[in-house]
Amino acid sequence: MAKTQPPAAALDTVDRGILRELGDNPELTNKALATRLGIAESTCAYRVRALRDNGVITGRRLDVDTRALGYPLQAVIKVRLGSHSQEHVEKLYDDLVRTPGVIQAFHVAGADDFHLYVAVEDAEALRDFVLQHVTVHRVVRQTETLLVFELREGPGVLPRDTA
Amino acid sequence: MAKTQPPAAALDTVDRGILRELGDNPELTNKALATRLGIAESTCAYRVRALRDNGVITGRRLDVDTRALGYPLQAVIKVRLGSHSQEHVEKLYDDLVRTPGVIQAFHVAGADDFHLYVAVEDAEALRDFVLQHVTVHRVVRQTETLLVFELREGPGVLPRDTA
DNA sequence: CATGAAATTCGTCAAAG
DNA sequence: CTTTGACGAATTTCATG
Repeated sequence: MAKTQPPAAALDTVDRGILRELGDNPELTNKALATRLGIAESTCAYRVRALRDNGVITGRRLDVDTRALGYPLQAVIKVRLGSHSQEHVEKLYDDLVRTPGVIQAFHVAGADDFHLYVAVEDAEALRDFVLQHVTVHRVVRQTETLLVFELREGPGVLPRDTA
Repeated sequence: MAKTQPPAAALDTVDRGILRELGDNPELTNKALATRLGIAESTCAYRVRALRDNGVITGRRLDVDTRALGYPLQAVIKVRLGSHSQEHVEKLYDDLVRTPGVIQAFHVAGADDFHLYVAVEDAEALRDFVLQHVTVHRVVRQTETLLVFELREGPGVLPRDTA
């Protein structure tokens, strides 16, 4: 459970530069990053580590092409619950987020309680997924499945101010 | 524009091992990865590069805590279009995916056309975001905004077979 | 294709301003 | 907090099996 910074941690120009450059190109080496920012390599490494220790940078993720892996079908499964007891919701969330095929699981406020972003082999596998991993939970009242044509990554958020 | 493999690229045990280990821990060094898989470092680096060249590994991403950056509110904005001409849809998608604050943009099949996953400063900023960046497009007919309580990453997909 | 060793590059640490 | 410089570690290249 990651502790969240109460306010926004105070970030200076260097911190913002690191987040901007590393956001654009997460594979930059520490040396290349330092050069771009005009600071010493040791300083750069120190700052990056600090951002990590402060919980600003939480980690890295590998992007894979699910189609190339044999899972060409992507979908969003909207999950609506019957009971909303905290116990039930937590348990279901834990189970879903461990289910192979689930890429992301959004817990949202609204008529639907969860949005599951999944990748599967084909339409049959999608049907089986919903039946075997979602509606099998008795707390699930209803589901609705949307085909995902495409997912694009946006720029996300940058620290305030900087260009 | 990443070319997608027509079928699933043929992946052997080593490839699957790389994807499994790197999926679990994307920050493994090449050396550590090679050791875990019981192969030479040079071989490991070669294989990883090949997976990348074949479009199986598409890149890496930096995970940041949007709250720590001063954007504590996350939402999914469901966007419904009036016109569905390919030209309009493409143009809107391009614009949205470049808008600061947008983390991901799903193009989906259903009553809604897009799901925008965004992070903003507060409720007011969320309202402004919708007005200034979404409904400002004349092709947008309707929006619906859902608060995101939490997003968890799932295990995603693994190549078939391997444990 | 995979390997090990050489050559290069990179990250880390201590000392100091 | 930042930098320099030196050390140790990791990545890449390449010749060989």
